[in-house]
Amino acid sequence: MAASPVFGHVGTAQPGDLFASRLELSLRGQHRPRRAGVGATAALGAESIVLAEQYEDDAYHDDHFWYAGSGGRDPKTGRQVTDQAPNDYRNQGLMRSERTGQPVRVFRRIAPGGDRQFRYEGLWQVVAHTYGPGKSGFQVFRFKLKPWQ
DNA sequence: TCCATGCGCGGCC
DNA sequence: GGCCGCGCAGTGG
Repeated sequence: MAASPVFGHVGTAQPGDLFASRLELSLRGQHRPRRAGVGATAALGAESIVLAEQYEDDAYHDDHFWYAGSGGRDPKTGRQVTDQAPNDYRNQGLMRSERTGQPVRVFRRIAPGGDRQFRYEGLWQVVAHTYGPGKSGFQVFRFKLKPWQ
């Protein structure tokens, strides 16, 4: 059975905290998947995501950002090579979070290869999403996040 | 360059 | 509910 998501801050973590690696994020329960960018269940929603500039359809702004959905990438090139799947539990989880308004922990890769690679960006919420052609022309999700409350 | 590993899900009993 | 196996991934050794 999938573990229940934990929404909100974990432990004493606060925005600006730095973490060494995905493994550390996982062991500390901040972002449990070791590789996937979205920690979620379809039924309950997304508890955490990682921004790592791996998806071409991301778009970052000052007070909000668009986070590309999961899947459809060529693992070698990083380009979208197929449509993203609406029934993927990670995409479903993000859509669920949009409905519930639960906070999503956001981590950002700030220093690839460094010893403090990931920064906690605090709690955000999914406020909208689109599903349509991305830069590649394939169908991709884009989730809009803004600071939580 | 290669591939392990952990997660959620679905099928089955 | 519990067990098992599958598929996949915003890593990383």
